[in-house]
Amino acid sequence: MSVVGNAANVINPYSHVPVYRQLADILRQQIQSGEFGHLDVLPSEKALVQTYGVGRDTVRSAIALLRDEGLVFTVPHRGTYIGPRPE
Amino acid sequence: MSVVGNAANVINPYSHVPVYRQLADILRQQIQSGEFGHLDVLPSEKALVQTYGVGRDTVRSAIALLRDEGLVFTVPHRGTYIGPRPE
DNA sequence: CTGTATTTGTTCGTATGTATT
DNA sequence: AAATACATACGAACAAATACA
Repeated sequence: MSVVGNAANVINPYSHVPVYRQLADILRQQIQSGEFGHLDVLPSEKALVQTYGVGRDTVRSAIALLRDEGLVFTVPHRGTYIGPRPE
Repeated sequence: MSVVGNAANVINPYSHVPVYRQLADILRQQIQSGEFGHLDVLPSEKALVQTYGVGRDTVRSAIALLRDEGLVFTVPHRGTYIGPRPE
């Protein structure tokens, strides 16, 4: 398959699906496909802003969604990690 | 004219011009007027925060602007120097 | 060699303002 | 009115490199 035109990893600002949900979908897919290892760090907010060309609010909304789903947990000033929050 | 009340060196938080751009304007003016010598060190981020009463983000954004303009270059853990980046 | 201080780098937390849908 | 989105702004915490006494 061609790499170009693969919409799976690309934000579509014209979609009816909010950008933050599209971003959450992309990250969720990457996490579940094992693209990141368990306890690996998710790219930082800044990195995601740059990679996907969206605002910080949007990145934070997407991460909050994944956090609510139990897919990641965030440690203040450290980063967001893959996996359920340890007890 | 009096030095006091010269708005050229003062941040106006109520301006439509973002604070980081105002700060960049002030520093750019000082650099171009020869207030600092070539290869002198710009005041540290901490010093600029204190001098102008702004946040560190703002200082870093202003410096990044000057860096993009080629007016200064930053050496990690050393400081930001006046002049184009040496090769 | 060993601390201590300084400085930039990086990260998330929070808030406000504005614009668009 | 409410949700979404982006830019700006300040804060806090810690890391890492450097310099120096």
